[in-house]
Amino acid sequence: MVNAAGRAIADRGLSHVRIKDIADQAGMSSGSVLYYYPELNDLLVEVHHETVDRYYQQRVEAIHGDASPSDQLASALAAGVPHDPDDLTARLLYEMHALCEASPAHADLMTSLFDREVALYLSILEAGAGTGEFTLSTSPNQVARTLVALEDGLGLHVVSRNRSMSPTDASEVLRRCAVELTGCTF
Amino acid sequence: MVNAAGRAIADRGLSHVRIKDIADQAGMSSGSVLYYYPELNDLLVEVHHETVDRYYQQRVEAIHGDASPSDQLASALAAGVPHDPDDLTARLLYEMHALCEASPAHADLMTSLFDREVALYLSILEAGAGTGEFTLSTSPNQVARTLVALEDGLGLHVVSRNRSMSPTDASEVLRRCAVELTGCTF
DNA sequence: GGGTTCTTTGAACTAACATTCAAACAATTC
DNA sequence: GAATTGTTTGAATGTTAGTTCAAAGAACCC
Repeated sequence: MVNAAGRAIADRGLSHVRIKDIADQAGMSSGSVLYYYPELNDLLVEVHHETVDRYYQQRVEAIHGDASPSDQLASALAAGVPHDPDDLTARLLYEMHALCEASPAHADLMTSLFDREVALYLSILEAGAGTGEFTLSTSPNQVARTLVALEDGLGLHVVSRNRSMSPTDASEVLRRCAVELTGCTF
Repeated sequence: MVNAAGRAIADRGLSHVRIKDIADQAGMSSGSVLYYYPELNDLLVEVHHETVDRYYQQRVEAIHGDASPSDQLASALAAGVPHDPDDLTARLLYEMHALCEASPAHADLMTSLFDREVALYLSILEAGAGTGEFTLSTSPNQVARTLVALEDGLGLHVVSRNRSMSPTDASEVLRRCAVELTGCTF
C-alpha cells in the first residue's frame, strides 16, 4: 500500500494525488485506505521513509563490490544522479522536499538522508586519503557536503527536464567536480 | 496582481493556494482575478516569469560594482545561495520547478534561467582566465555549470530547512568549491 | 456452528473551492 | 449627458474529492 501510494504520487504529482488514485493503485476502495490511514499524512510520511531508505540502500549497494576507494568513489558518483527523468525514487524525493517546511517528520527524514549520504562519501574519502589515492583540497567533510549538494542540484534539473542538463551531462559535471576535489583520476 | 499571486503562493504553498488568497492579497474579489486570468495557469506563468527575471537581475546587479573578475566571482557566489530560508524569490523558484514537467512554458523559463546563470559565470570565468587571476581546472563551461547546479542543490536544502545545512554553511561550501575549481583565492 | 473481531465496500453526505453571471459601478467616447 | 465599453462584485451554482457509515464479508477463536 505504501508502494501503491508512491506510484500514485509519482504518476499524478504530490499535489494532485487523490485518495482514489492510491486506492486504485493498491486495488482496493478509498474506504480501505482511510481505514488504515485516517490521518493521510501518516501515509505520506511512510512513503517518504521507505523512499529515503530505498535510495540510501541503493547507494550503499552501488559501492559494495568495490575494493579500492577510487572504485568506490566512481560507483558512488555514478549512482548519485538519476539516469532517467522518470526515475521513481528520485522524483519522489524531490516531491517530498515540498512537505519539509510544514512537517517536522518529513524534515527529519530529509535531514537524515543528507547526513547519511555525507557520511557515506566521508568514509570513502577518508579511506582514499589514507591510501594516498586522494589528495583532498579541503576538509573531507567539506568535500562530502559539496558532492551531495551538487548531486541534489543536478538531479533536480534532470528530474525537472531541463533541456540544458541531460542525465549524461549531469554525470559528467559531477565526475569532473569530484576529480578536482579529490585529485583522483578514474 | 502578479506580485500578489507571488506572495499568496509563498504564503500558502503552490499546491494550497486558492483564488481567494490571490484576490485577498491583491485587495479585490475572486471574480476579478478570473476576469483577468480565465486560464489560471497564465497567471502562474507570469509569476514564474517575473520571479526568474527578478532573480537574474539581482545576480547581475550583485556583480555590477566590481571591476576585477575575482571580485565579481566573490559577489556572484555570495548572491548564489539564499541567506534566509524564507527568501521569497528562492522559495518561488523551487515551487515552480514542480510545474515544469507538465507545462512547457514553465520548463522554458527554468531552462532559460539556468542558461543565463551559466552564461553569467562563464563571462566572469573567461575574463579571469584572461587576466590570469583564475587557473581553471577544466573547461569554463563545465565550471560554470558546476557552480550553478551546486547553488541550486544548496539552495534547495536551505529553503527546505535542512538542519545540517544553514545558509552560512551553504555559502561556505559554495565558496570553497569555487576556490578549488578556479584556483582563485579571495 | 455460533460468536466475535477485523476488513472492505460503495453509496450518501459534506466541505471546499472554482466558476458563472446578472447587476451595479466606473471610465471613456462622441 | 447619453451611450458604450470596461470593471467589479458577491450570491448562486456546479464540481470535485474528502469523509462517514451501515451493511456485507472474511477470519479467527471457543
